[in-house]
Amino acid sequence: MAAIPSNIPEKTVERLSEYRRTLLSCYEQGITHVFSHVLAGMHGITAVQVRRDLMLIGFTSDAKKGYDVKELIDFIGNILDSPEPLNIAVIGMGHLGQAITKYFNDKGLKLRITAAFDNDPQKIGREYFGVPVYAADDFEHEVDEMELNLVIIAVPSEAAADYRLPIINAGIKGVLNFTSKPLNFPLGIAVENYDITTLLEKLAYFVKDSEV
Amino acid sequence: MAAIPSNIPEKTVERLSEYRRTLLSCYEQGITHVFSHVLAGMHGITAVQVRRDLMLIGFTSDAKKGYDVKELIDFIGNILDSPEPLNIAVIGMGHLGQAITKYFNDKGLKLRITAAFDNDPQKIGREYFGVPVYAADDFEHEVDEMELNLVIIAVPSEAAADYRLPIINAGIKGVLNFTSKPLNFPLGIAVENYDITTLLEKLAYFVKDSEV
DNA sequence: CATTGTGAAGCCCTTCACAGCT
DNA sequence: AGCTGTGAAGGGCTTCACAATG
Repeated sequence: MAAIPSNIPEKTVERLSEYRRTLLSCYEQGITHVFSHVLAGMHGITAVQVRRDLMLIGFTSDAKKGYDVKELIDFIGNILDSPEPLNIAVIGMGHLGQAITKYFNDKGLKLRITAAFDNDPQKIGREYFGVPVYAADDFEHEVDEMELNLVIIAVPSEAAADYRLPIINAGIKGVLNFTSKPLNFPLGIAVENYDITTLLEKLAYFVKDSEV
Repeated sequence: MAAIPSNIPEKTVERLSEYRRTLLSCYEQGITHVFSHVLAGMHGITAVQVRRDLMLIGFTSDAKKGYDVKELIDFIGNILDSPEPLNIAVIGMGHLGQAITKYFNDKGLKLRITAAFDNDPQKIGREYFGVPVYAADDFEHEVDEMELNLVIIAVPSEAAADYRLPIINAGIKGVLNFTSKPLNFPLGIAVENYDITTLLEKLAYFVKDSEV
C-alpha cells in the first residue's frame, strides 16, 4: 500500500467524501474519466480546488483524458475508509433517528449502524431497518459489550447532556450531535455539533443580506 | 435602531445563533450576566473567540459583571432575525421532514415551516404538526401563492434534482439540502448542502487518525 | 491549446499579547 | 486581580498565475 499523506485538511476530507459519491454515480453511468472542471461543476466549486485536493492526497492522472473515475474512487477509499467497518449507535429512535438509520443501511459504506437506544418501551426490543433498539437507561451497560466506535445523538436537546458521561466511559471515539445543546468532550473524542436551527438561521441571515 | 455592522463573517453568524440559544437557556434559569469565558466554556471555544465575535457585531458590556444576558439576546436578534418571519417549506415528508417540522414548530423563532410537499397520496392533504402537506407534483404551481422564502430538501437523493428548477422559478432565496446530491443554484440563491454521510465519513477519518 | 500540478499570493479566521478599565 | 476590547501575528484554506505535459 502506497504511503498515504496523513495531514489532510478537514475541508479537503469533507470534499473527498463528496467527490466520491459523485464519482460513484458517474461510475454507474459508465463514465470512466472526468476533467477537474467537470467534477468541480458538479459541486459548484472551482477546478483549481479539485486539483488542489487531489494534489494533497497525491492522486495524479496518468492519462490526459482527465482523472480515472474508478481509480479515484478507490484512492479516496484508501484514505477515508478504515480497514474494518466502524460501528455506529443511534441514540434516540424518533423521526430523526429513524431517518438516519434508514438512510444509512442501504449504502455499502464502511460505516454501519448496529444499535439504537431509546426510552420508549414500545420501541425497545423492536428492530428498525434491521437495527435493534435497546433501553436508553442501559446505555452505559450495553455499550460495553458492543464494539461501538461512533454515536449519533438524535434525542431532544434537553436529554443530550445525559449521555455525555456514558459516552466518555464507553470509550466512544466520535460523536455526531444533532441537538442544539453543544457538547464538549475531552481531547481524543471528535465531536461534530450539527444543529439545524443554526443552519437555518445562518441561511436566513445571508438571504436577508442579499435583499439589501 | 443602532447601525448594525453588515459584513459579519459566516463563522461568526453561526456562533451567534449558537450563543443565543445558550443565552436563552441561561435567561430561563435566571442568570442575568455571563463572562466571556463562561459562555465560551459552554461552547467548547475560547473566551477570545467570544469577545471577538461580540466585537464584530459591536456589542459591549457596560457593566463589568460580564455581558448582560437579556441585552445580548436582543442584540443578536436584531442582527440575525429578519423583521418579518420567514416562511419555510419542507420538501419530502418522510422521517427526516417530520423530524425537522416537529423540531421547529415549538420554538418561537422568526422562522416557521408553513408548508410541506410529498408525493405519497396518503400524506397529501393531511397535516403534520400543524403543517399542511401538498402534492409534490404541484410544487411549482402551489408555491406561487405562498410567500415562501426558504426550502428544506428532505427527499431521497435521487429526487433532489427534480426540484432545482421549480425552486429557481419560485423565487426561493435559500435552500437547505439534506440529500447527498449537491445542488448548484444561480447567484442570489444561498445553498447549504448538508449531507449526513459526509459528516460521518469526516468523523470516521479523524477518529481513525487519532488512533495512529 | 486544453488540462494538469504547484509555488506564491491573498484572504479569512483564530490566537496571541497586551493595554485599559473597574 | 480579573475581565474586556483590540492591534498584530499566525495558521489554514482558496485563488492566482503560470510552467509543464501530452
